[in-house]
This record gives sequence, structure tokens and C-alpha cells, in this order.
Amino acid sequence: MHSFTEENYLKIIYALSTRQNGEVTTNALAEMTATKAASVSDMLRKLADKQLIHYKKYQGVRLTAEGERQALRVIRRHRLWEVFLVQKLGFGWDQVHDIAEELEHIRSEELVSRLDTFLGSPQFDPHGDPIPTPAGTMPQIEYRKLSDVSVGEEVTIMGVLEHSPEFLQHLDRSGLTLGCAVKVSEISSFDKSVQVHLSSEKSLFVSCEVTRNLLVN
Amino acid sequence: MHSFTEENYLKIIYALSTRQNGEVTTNALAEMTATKAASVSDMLRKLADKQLIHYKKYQGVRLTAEGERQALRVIRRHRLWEVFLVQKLGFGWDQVHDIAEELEHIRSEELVSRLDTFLGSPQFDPHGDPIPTPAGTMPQIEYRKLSDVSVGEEVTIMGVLEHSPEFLQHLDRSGLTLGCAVKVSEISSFDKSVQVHLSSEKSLFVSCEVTRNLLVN
DNA sequence: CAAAAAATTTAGGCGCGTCTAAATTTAATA
DNA sequence: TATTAAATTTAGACGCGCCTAAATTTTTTG
Repeated sequence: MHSFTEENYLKIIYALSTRQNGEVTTNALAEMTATKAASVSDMLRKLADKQLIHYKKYQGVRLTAEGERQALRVIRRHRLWEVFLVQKLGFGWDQVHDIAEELEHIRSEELVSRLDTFLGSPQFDPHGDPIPTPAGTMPQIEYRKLSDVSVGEEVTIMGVLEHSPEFLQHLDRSGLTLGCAVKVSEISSFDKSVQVHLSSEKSLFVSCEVTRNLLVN
Repeated sequence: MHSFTEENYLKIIYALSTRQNGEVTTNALAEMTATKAASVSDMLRKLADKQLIHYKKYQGVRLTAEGERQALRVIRRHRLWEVFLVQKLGFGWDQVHDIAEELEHIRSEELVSRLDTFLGSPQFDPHGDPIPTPAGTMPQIEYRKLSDVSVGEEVTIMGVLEHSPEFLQHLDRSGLTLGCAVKVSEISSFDKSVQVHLSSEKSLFVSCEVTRNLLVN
């Protein structure tokens, strides 16, 4: 079994390698783990020894099939706990990340399986991210960004690309929640901000920093 | 904030000091923590430096007021999670200890508070142990052992002194669950085993190893 | 009550995950 | 392309929590 720290590295390597595909860089990992590049190098050697990553010195890193399976198990636990925290305990979607970060490392197959059942086997976490399968595969969902939607289209908000509390709280204050239908009525040629109409008849302007981080279908 | 390991020591020191009151011994701690006496000595010095225990070399150890508060916070979290695992996830009372042992170290005041509300602010865990208050005090409950009940008395099973899965499974198989009413109809003068009648009209003999570990009122 | 036994602490060391400083490799640029 | 800059790795160290072996203190007992 792998340590708390190893699990974190795997999870982060997975996240980075999907964000910008290709090899993941040591410096990027150092930033994400809030450690120094030297510490990352040490850990990469260890993960490579355990066959969890492909690692050529100075050339960045890629998960092996087994490494990816492990990473997805951690991500599955993380997202199931987030669902629990929001749906059962009433936390806001901007409050759950750090707590789930701890809960995700509790290793009991039975716990995860029962939690999944208790929650009704959810397919998505509170941010709209898909929950990996028990077998360790990530459901592939294709969403567009709101910034790519044309005038006149009506779409539903399905997820977010940015998970910071600040961003999520901004969405809350704007009334832009998951499942919310929005119709694009205008796109400013000046700053690419978007005017949208909500089902509540309200309309508002959404900055391009926001539209670039909103996933819709 | 205190480490995972320090929290465990505090919890165990609390448990041992209530079981046999007076100072807790280094060897006893070594056995409970599954480490060696030398390791315990190291940790005791550290806990003493942090003012969590009273520690005179070679003389055993006692929690300070602050140490006890911290211990009870951990125990509160442990027992609340046990309630969750049994009542919400459907685990058996014999399965939850190890998992709660991990969950208890997740430090979020808000999480504990919301969990408590979600569970309906339970007063007892699945083994009948009282749940410490948020302020860090242990409710004092006085129960008798079934081995101290006289013939003819009818009592209710309120808790257990032994928490091993084997013992709890034995109780399950015997139909001796928490809240169960039992009437003592005979006590063997030979081996102190007790014949009890359950509300289900069944009757059975209970060995003194069992009666000594069953709490009733 | 002195010697043996038991309990406890100290000394020195180890693996984990981290660090800083220095060496090395790769990428950028004059 | 030669040189500088940036990224990465290695060397050596540290705190944590643990270990074994040896020293010390307390307890037991002949």
C-alpha cells in the first residue's frame, strides 16, 4: 500500500497530465505540492521504483497504467466525500476541498463502497467533475466552455474548471449554480464578456475570466 | 496543533487512566500503541514539553487539564464517526473501530459540528459509550455489570466493556444487543454463568467472561 | 537489606519526507 | 554555436516517530 504522500503525488500528477497533456514537469509538481523541486525529485525516484510512473531524468514524468489506476482511486474517494459533505452535511461547494483532501486518504474498500451506496452512486461531484468508477477509470465527458458558446444559444451549467473558494463564491453571488440554464444574449467585442439570461428572468454580464472557467452543454 | 501520533497517545493515556486510575505506566502505553517502551519515553518527553501531561521520570504519567480536553476531542470525533458508520452506512458494531481510528484525526471543527447535527447529536456510540461534549468533558454514566445483577432482576443492556470484534460477534450470535431487556433467572454457583430470559421469550446461559463485560442499568 | 529482577530512560541509529546549497543537464539566446 | 539562463538532480542535513542495545532507577525478594 502507498503512503498518504505518495497518493497525493499520484493524484496531482494525474491532474496536471490531463490539464496540459504530455509529460509533467518537476517544477509544476513542486508548485502543486507546495514543496521544493529537490523534494519532488526524491519522490519521483521512489514512485518510479514502485512502477507507478514512467520517469526519465530531466524529461518529466507520466503515470503508468497502475499509477493511473491508483490516482483514480484517490480521486474517486475525494469526490465521493465531497458529495457527502455537500449533500449530507450541508457544506457549500466552496468549503469542501480541504476536508475531502484528508478524507480521501482513508483506505477501506468497504467504506468507499458503502459511502457510494449511501450517496446513491453519484456520477458527479459538487463541482460537476465526474467520479471515477470503482475499477479505476475516468468517465470521459465532453463539455464546452461558456466562452465558446455563440449568441442565441441556451445551455446548462455543468461544471467549473477553477475550484478556488473565491471563484465558487463569486458564482454563488452571481446566481450561477450547477444545473442552471443560461441563454447567451450578447458577447462584447471589447472584452469578450458575455450577457446571459437566467431562467429566473434575471440577466447579468459575465466576465471572460468567468466564462472561460464555466463548463456547459 | 498536535500530530496524528500525539493525538493517539493522548487518547490512549485517557483510556488507561480511567480503566485503572492513578498514573499510567510506560509499558502499558507501549503495549497499547504497539511500540516499544523506549519509543514511549521519547513521546512522553515531547507531550510533557507541550504541557499535555504531568510526567515525572520513572513515575508514570497523567494528563493535564489541557491534555484531557484534547483527548476528549479525539474521543468525541471517534465516537461520532462510529455512529455514522453504523447508523448511516450500515456497518456492524464489530467493524467500525479501525475505520473510526482513522477518521478521528480529521481536524475540522466545522466537520465535527455538522456531523453531530447530521446524526441528531447522539449521546452514545454504537457500543454504548458516552460521547464527550463539544466543550471536552466526558458525561459520567454509572452502569452495573451484568455479573453484579441478582436473580429475579430485569435490566437493559446499555454497553460493553470489551470492544473486540470477536466479543461483539459473540453477542450478535447470542442475540444480546444494546437496548435488549434481559431477566436474570439463575446464577450458577459453580462457574458464575448466568441464565437470562430475553424479551423474545428465548433464554440462554451467559458465561461469566461475557457477563463481566456487559453493562446494564 | 542487599542482590536480582523488572521497569524505564538514554544513546545512537534508521526511514520518511522535507530542506538548502551545489552540481549537472537542458533550453534559450547573443 | 558558444555562452548564459533555467530546470532538474544530487549531496548532505533535519525533525518525526520508531528501533535496539546499554545504562539507570525502582521494585521485588531471598
